[in-house]
Amino acid sequence: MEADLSKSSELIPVGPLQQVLAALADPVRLEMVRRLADAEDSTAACSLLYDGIGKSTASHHFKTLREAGVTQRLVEEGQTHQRLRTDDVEGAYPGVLTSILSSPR
Amino acid sequence: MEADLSKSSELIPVGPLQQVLAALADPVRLEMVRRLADAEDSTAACSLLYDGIGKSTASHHFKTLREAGVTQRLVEEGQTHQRLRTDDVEGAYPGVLTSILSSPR
DNA sequence: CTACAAGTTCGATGGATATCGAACTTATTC
DNA sequence: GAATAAGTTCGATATCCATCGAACTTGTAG
Repeated sequence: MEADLSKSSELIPVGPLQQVLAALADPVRLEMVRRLADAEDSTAACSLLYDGIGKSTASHHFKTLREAGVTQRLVEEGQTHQRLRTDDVEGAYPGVLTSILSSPR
Repeated sequence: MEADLSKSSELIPVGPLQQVLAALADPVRLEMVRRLADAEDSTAACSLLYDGIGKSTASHHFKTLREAGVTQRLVEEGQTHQRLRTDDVEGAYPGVLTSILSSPR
């Protein structure tokens, strides 16, 4: 049975553990993930997820997180949002993301 | 009460989560940590912990792991060994190391 | 004491990547 | 439709770091 791709929601699989760890090892990206985890529905507009860097740099980090399968891009009401794929990452590597997020800052 | 430093065992504290994640995000180092976890007493001679790289490179990775507080160097019977500081890392960031180690390779 | 083995340290090098600014895309608003 | 706002893409740059080889240290064996 084929997946219905007509919605173009294209959710990529969570990457190798190595890639997930590398994605989370950067301070800017870990902060983004932490803010997402604190947000309603683990979803937030891009601009709320970073400070002190240019938006092109932020966009680069979003891409890195997405390619690792840690986040997903979605458009709601014309605005681009990022969503933390908590369940998918948990499914692939149980405890990894949640233990990191519950660690002291 | 002062700690007794006369034994020169100098155990540094586990580093910031960022540093621990960065240490584990490298494929060579993660493999080293996995082999340590599988070893008796979580301890092994350096040469058993890597393949396919020069020993100077390996030494560099050992240093990175040690400075993150993930491993400890000890000398047993004249041979240098690395020991995984499982309990210390668990104490600092509960679940992080163990969930990574129990993740599929 | 000499030779060898195991690790470390030191420079040097190449590749990866974090960062920026500018140009482009796409919506929304006036 | 022009103007603004939010993100992305693209080049360019600079820094970080994984890797190597060579020299050094230390301990063991002969």
